Amino acid sequence: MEEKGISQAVISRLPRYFRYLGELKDEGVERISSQDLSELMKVTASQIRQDFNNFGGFGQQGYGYNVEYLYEEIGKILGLDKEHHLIIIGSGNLGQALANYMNFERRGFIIKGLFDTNTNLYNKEIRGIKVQPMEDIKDFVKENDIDIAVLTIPKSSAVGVAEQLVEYGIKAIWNFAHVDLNVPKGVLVENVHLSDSLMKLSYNLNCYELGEE
Amino acid sequence: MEEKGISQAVISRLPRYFRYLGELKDEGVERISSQDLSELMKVTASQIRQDFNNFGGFGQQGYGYNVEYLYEEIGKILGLDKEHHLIIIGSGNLGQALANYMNFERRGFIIKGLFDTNTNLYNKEIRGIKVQPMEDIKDFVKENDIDIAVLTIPKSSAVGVAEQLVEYGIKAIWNFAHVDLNVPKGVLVENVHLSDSLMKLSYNLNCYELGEE
DNA sequence: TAGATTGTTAATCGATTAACAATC
DNA sequence: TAGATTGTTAATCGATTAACAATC
Repeated sequence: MEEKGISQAVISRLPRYFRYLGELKDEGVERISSQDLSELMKVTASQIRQDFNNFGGFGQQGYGYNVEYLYEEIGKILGLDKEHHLIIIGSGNLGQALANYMNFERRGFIIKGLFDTNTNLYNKEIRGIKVQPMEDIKDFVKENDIDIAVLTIPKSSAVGVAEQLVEYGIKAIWNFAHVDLNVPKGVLVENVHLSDSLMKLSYNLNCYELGEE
Repeated sequence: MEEKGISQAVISRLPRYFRYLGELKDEGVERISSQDLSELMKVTASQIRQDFNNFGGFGQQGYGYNVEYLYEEIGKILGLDKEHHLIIIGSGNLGQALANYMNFERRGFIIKGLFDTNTNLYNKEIRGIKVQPMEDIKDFVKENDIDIAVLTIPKSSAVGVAEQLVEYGIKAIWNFAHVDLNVPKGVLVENVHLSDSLMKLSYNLNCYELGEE
């Protein structure tokens, strides 16, 4: 499983492959050719083969790909065979929504702690986890082997909190705050900028209405 | 403002430009060169000029770009000068989180209705809007000039509901369900696949730990 | 006018697609 | 063996970057 300089374009497509293969597996499909998968997913067979070959040969000439094997391998590439420990910082609506989303846990993303500045939320339980004050993050991270911090706080405090998290040794931030975090090399940030996504939709809606493609 | 065949790569960058320009405007900055903006945003000045020139000449040689003017123009390109009427389908945690997010409204995205299958939620009010049963969507869309439907329901029902929405005349779907919707040409879908995003983070975390870039 | 900086063309780079030899 | 389909190289396409003439 050589993984050298894989482009983010390829990485971005892996979860979608994983999803389709999971569905095929559940349907009891044993094998699939790049051609058939390409028709299902509406991408080129060439791209599928190129993508998979970044990670070594998963297929077999004349046969295609074994669905279950490929599903497992992509899961491993995505790190879904490992447990990840998350804390959610900002336990408002969005933080709670994420905490309640069971499917993350199914994939090994375990939510260990919830934090907020709002004293009214303290000790509120979400799926058995009590909301704690922000001051407790430092010790909690140390004691609970936390991989990933989820930032669901307003943009005004996000940059500062992110800096602190880096100090505490957090290596990955899933950032829902609408601001670019400035973290040192070696710390990962994955942004989910919801309003950017909505604006894109608005743009396309707009230019479509003007009769353009 | 000619907008012919602008690539999605460019569109995806517009909201970020808009955000930075808004901040500059709030700080009272009057003008900025592509060079200065490039240092701020960590992209090339070339890309900035190319991007803006897709929509016509917003700058002035020897001067740069007027921040407020550019901000306004990009806003218009993104359709933020128009009002958009949204309904949220699925009033669970995520739907409520989105309904409560004030900033969308500030940009002209007005949430008009909330829907759910769960009878326990009926008449629950979120920011003054009562949750209604799914059966009421059809008439509501007709009577309230709805542009965009936000899908925050489980994947199992998302495909079916999307089909109905298309029948009711919805032209844009902001899809949070973890499934690809199959809609006819002319209907827009913007996907927010949260678990895909989390998996990407997991991949990068994983390959970083293995000592790779 | 001289300096600055855009708008735009040309060069480069990377990603996607096509083609086909290798091989199951 | 013949047919199917991958793995992989080569060709194409598109996006990014560099360069510079136009012009404020």
